[in-house]
Amino acid sequence: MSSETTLATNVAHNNAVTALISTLNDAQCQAVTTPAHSVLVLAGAGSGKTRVLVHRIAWQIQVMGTSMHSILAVTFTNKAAKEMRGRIEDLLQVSARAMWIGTFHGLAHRLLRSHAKQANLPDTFQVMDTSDQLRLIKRLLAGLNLDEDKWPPRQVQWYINGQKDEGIRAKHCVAGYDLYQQNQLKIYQAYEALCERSGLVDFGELLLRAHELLRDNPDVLAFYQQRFRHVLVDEFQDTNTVQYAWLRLLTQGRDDIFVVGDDDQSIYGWRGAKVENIFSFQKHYPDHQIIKLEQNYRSTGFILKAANAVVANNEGRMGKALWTASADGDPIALYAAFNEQDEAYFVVERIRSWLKDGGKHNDVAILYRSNAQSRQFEERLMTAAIPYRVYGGLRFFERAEIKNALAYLRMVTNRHDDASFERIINTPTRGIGAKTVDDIRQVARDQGISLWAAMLLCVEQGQLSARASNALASFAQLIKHLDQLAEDLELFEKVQLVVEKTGLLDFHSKEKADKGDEKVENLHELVNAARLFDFDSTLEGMENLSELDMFLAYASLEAGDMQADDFEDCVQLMTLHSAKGLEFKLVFLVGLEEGLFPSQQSLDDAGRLQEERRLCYVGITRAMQYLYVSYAESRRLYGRESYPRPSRFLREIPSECVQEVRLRAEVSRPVTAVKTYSAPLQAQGQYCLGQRVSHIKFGEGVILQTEGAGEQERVQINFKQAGIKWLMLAYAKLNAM
DNA sequence: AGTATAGGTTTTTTT
DNA sequence: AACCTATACT
Repeated sequence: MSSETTLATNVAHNNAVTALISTLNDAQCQAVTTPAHSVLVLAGAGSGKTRVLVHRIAWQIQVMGTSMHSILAVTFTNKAAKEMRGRIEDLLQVSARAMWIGTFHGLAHRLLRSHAKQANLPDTFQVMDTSDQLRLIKRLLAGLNLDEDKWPPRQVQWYINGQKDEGIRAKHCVAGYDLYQQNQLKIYQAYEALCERSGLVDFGELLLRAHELLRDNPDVLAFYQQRFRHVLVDEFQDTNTVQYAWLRLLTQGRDDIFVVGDDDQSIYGWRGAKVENIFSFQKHYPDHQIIKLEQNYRSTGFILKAANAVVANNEGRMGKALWTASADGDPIALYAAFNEQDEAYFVVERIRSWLKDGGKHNDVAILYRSNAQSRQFEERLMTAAIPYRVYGGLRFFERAEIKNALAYLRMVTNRHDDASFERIINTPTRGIGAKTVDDIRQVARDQGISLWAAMLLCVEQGQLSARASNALASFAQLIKHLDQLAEDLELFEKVQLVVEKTGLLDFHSKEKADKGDEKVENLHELVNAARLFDFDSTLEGMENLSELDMFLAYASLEAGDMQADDFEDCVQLMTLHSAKGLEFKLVFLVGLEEGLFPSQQSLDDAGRLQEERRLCYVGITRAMQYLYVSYAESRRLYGRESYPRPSRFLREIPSECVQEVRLRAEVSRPVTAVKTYSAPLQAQGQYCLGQRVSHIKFGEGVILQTEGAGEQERVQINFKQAGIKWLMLAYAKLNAM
């Protein structure tokens, strides 16, 4: 080789290096370029975590000469996976198709499809989502003659998922002498058997099976260990026991693993995530290098200071000192709303003026603790004609009408899918009642066969009434017929076929006036989604899968976000959990009330309370420039009026970072300010709901309701110290504040 | 068998 | 307020 070519290659090489690292700070650069094999990056919020991951991958490919083929990148959400793939493609200007990027669940699914036999699964196995699982459990309990009141299905589900997250199968459980435990275990066993027989796999099972697949099949394990020379993990603090065990198997020997995480952003403890994995990592990969990213590029000084101060109240942190070079910016604005409607009104007013000043919709987010809170904001935004998009909540593929259609499709590919059978056996109603279905269930249980097989048996033996028999026979006919007709059709035609031939369209169109149309529209949308379904992204290892099966898997694993409106410029509404990893110029953090955020269930548990606090930290750090926090003095929750106290997290924000906002007069003053003036509040009409008042005995409070008139007029006040009181206005001697 | 009504229950967060 | 279940009615 001539010295000139060497030189040319070197120059090209150097250019690539420069391009990759020139935009990084020292710590980021170190993380991207380190020669260490095992790397733990502790990345604070907004410190360029994704950037480091993406650049690390680019570094491996462009500089170290690694093939895309040998990289595995794992994320938690489909959104994150999609974004990472996109950013790598942007950076490298090549398709990243060959690279395995996906969620733990998605990748596990892929492995199981490729090695169904070794994983002891039927080729036609179907993934069920949380609600499918719950239905299955309810049915199971009925079958076992267990009282739902004594064995709440949700609790059973919680138990089963909890065990699976820990990698514990029914056969590994030790029940001891506790009768309750023994029974839970029995249910778990029966559940496993039922899933096995029906070819159904729940979310936890995907991970557990994928782990067992590698553990029990040395050849499979060796193949993937060979193949994935570099494993990268995003949001490492959210991995559960099984996920981590899976990663360890995969990286055994080579120990080439690059994980990025932040213990302060661990918010999935409730579904089995183990922050401790960060510590385990340090033990299991002895030659690891730790790199901290502590410079925040996202938020203003005040916002960051507030976030740091809040999370500092937690114990057992690894400790990070997030700092920013940005200016303090505007203080965080605190709004004390009269009730939840006032809160929504305030937020939307602010959004209005943001838009008036030329702000973009996309830069605005309303973040809340629970999905139920979205309604108020939706209504207000709707009347203000501001486009918005709600993440989460009931997702497209979770809607009843969609699930019905999917259940038919599932029956077409897998006759023994009991969950789907139950769902559609009498939907639309075809004269098969509870009694008949019960009989079939009985036979299925006795013979240990699927409901479908049991049904055929019943019809054959003619042990049912003629009417029921006929109805069942025509149902069986329908499914078989669909299967035949569908054979040579395109996917979307199959879906269309099902929607039309099953009578679902008619059935749903007859539902209560307003809902019916929407459901029909959704069914059409399903056909459309099938038409747009992207087969080109067919992943290797999944080639054997029919289009239909791929579509069904997609529906379970990616229940949600039709990416159609991604391009539309609109205000974003989402829970704090789904906001993780995102950033917005203007953020409203709403509903900061004890019992709501922190949630009721976490109040008496220090561990969960800390998780809530981390959630708050996540929320605050979503904001780039402006952050509004708000709470309501009174809130209608679960159909009941409640008068919550402001969240403790508000008190944890340093007062110098906050300014309280009054909507009416636009007067703002520090939170800690003492009252400046007070005038007696005499006649009626002089005050309004939400008005701040002070009482000689009870102190400060807010007016919640009024009643009566004149002499008889009474007001309900929520006092900061004394709680809620009704007072006669004529005698109360209230002062406005 | 299918539908309507009443009454009781419920809610964290997601793959 | 919304959802599910149990019961009664057609």
